[in-house]
Amino acid sequence: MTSPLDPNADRPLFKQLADRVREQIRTGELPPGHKLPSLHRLADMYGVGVATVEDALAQLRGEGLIETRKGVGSFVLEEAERRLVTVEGPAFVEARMPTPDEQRELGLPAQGVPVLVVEEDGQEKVLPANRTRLEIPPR
Amino acid sequence: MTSPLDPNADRPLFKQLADRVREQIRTGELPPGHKLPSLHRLADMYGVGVATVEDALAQLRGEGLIETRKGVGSFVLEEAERRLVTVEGPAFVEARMPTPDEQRELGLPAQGVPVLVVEEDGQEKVLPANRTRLEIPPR
DNA sequence: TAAAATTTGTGCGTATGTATT
DNA sequence: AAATACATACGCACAAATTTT
Repeated sequence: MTSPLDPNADRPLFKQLADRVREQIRTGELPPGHKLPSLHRLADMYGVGVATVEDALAQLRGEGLIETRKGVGSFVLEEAERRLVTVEGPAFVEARMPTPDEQRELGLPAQGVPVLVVEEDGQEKVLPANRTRLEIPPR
Repeated sequence: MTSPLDPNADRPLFKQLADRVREQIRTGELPPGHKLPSLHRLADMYGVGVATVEDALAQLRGEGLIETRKGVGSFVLEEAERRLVTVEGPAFVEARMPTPDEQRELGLPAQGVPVLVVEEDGQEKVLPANRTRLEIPPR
């Protein structure tokens, strides 16, 4: 059963709730594509306000674990197909969060997915991290 | 001067406000290390509620642009010193958001900084993206 | 030392709007 | 048209951390 959250704990309620759901995703209890209960439902289940549930889900969106569709609900994100990108070198690689423009251009979920920045041949490539795996071949 | 936000625009107020501040950071009008006005002050300046300012700053934290210290204020993030990590290959590189555990272990700001995951020699290294630059040497 | 003021964090409620079913 | 569900915006109260007096 779901043990209740602890209002007197050091950790705030919305983080406790995020921890619960994150753990259920990690263990596969909530598999990719699964729809979470509604905000109102979760609020009832855990005995907190709707705003608190919103905060918890915002946290998980920020970690790239779920996606929320307005008027529909929140879903555990499917593992995206990763394109293998070969980096021969010499090159430099960094990672950072995308700008809002890049989010649109790369078709990223609203939040929570970083980009890979590859500098090679004097030019810069910005790649969506959820659909990219860099391959560094043997020397 | 700061032109007011538009409550009737398609874009929500907190995103409009985030856009303003992001632009000021980008242009250098708000340089690294600079302290932002307080929530209450920003709310007055832009004619919105404090909660709306909170949402806007949460957005910017999620983008890794600012850091907020409780009881003190929000600051434009300094550019961190980057350690050059050489990846000889063969190897694979991915990027993702850190778990809360990794955030603590790597000393990352509360939100908004991804990690680089390097698979090399059959083992996995998790590196803080704000302090790491991968170097792929010439073949 | 102590107290007060400032500032952010958390939690909840309410109202309204928008998207989907 | 109606019900459901999420998004936005604001206000209030209290807690916690820090800074100033």
